[in-house]
Amino acid sequence: MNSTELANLIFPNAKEISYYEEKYKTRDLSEGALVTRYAPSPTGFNHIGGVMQAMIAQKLAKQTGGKYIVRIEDTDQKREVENAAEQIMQNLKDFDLLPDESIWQEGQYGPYKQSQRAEIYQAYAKSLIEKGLAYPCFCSSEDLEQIRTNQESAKERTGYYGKWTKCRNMPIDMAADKIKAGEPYIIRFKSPGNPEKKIKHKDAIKGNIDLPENDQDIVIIKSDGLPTFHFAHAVDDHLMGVNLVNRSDEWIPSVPLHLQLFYTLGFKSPKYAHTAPMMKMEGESRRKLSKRKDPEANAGYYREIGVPKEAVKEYLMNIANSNFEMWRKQNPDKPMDEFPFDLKKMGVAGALFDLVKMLDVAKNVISRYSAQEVYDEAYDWAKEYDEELLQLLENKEYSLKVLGIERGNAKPRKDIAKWSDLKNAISYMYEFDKENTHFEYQKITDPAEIDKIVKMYFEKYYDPKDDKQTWFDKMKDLAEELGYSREVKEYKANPDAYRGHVGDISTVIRVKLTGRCQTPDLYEIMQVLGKEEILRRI
RNA sequence: GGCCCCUUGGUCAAGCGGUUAAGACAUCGCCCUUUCACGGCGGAGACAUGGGUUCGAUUCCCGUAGGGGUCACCA
Repeated sequence: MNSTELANLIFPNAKEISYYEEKYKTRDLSEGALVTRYAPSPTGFNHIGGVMQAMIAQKLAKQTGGKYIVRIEDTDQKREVENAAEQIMQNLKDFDLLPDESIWQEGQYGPYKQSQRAEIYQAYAKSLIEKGLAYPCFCSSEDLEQIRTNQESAKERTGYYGKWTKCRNMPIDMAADKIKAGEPYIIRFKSPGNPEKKIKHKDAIKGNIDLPENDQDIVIIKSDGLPTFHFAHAVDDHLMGVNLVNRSDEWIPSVPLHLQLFYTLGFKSPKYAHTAPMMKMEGESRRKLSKRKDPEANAGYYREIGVPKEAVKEYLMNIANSNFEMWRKQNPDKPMDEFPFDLKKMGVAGALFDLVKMLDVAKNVISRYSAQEVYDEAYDWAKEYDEELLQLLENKEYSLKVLGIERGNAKPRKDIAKWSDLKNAISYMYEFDKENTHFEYQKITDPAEIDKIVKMYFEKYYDPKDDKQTWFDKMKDLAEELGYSREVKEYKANPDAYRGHVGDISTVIRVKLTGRCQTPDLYEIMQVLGKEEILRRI
């Protein structure tokens, strides 16, 4: 028996690879156009680092007039979590990161789910077997364990390579007999590498890296007929025309293998861009953000607490290209799409994930929103996560006024970082329970004094038609009349001469009307509340 | 352990042989027509370490330490 016959015995139904080479034609794109991909495995929710990868992939494709695709890597059926693929897609949609092609938008290079491409990988594996570049391996997991043990006691590298490859040189007839006898087997790649030699890899982010050649006869087709990641990566990215692979830098050690696979299969290899993962501090040391331990690793977390997607993306972009922050400052109103992203500006070390900084970005993002935009996003969020806030927002006309307080001017408020902050920030504008609101202002506690201030203000000075300056002047007049200073400075210069200062007066009114010592501009609040409500509250 | 990568203030980071070593977040103080928020001004705070190379090293080279990654029929 020869190798072609062996290949036929193993994959009797596989098509010729020329069929696929013909079917998936080279993409017709202009020079320099990048075809990128985000390739998650459906083992759970989308990781925040995945959002960054997807964002980079999308950005590069858009900037160069290329294509951005999403491929679901579900070759490990044991780890697959039901619905995870759909959730990941939904999550990408939530971040406006839907690709040009995916399981949701079939293109000409599909299917976009690896489990549905099994026959494709098998065709390529078959061709390798025919050429003697791959072979069936009958080693059981016990055999492999034994090899490893021997290697460890001999203090040699572990793995299936060189002299340890029991099945590599098995006579074809013997292999065929075993297969016919029903012995379980997998397909291994016959590595031509020599680890004494180094390969030079030029990474789009990390620069030149010297790595030893791969000599491991890695598994390419598992016993369930599906490919391993490595093999699927080579076949898919070749067939789908991907020419730039951005992925986490934990893959760097696999680069020699991948390059070897591309080379042996006769494919042109893509450029690689290996990005540092986001880290988290744990005690004295840092570690990767973990799906299991860290809620903030879940890309869906931000939607839950109500951080706008733009804020999450701006934060991530800032980690990717730190000059983004400067750009944003110079171009406060431009969409992120216009920012010129540059792979070369990506950091090589893993950044500590900083939620505080992200929330600061979020405050700035939200401060640029109009009241209508705040309303719309907050409303959508509340529908899903906060029934009480939703109740408040149902009164749309009034809510727009409330949300418009100190907004849209040159110095907008920056006190909302996430929609889950909103209810507490505005609730007093809607609900005011006079009976159960304690008047708490430490500087003025005498009920008689409070009554006097409130009474005099509303009987003598208050006029809802006043403009802001008049309102302000009246507050000072009131202060003066009651023995408080018109200016804070006067009081500070001569505290014994006054009962207090104008700030105390206005705070009394503020607390009386809102139940809080700290609120946005009192004049605007009174305008929004309106005379009727104000009189009810006092 | 082998291989690979990394190391500038608490954090993210500019820098790419000569700088008073930017900027942002956080922090502290002061200022701003009354609180809060915003804004302004200012303070404190860094080139892991030892050798080279050089007239001169944060920057280039080597070692050390520390950190991270990877060595599966997982991706």
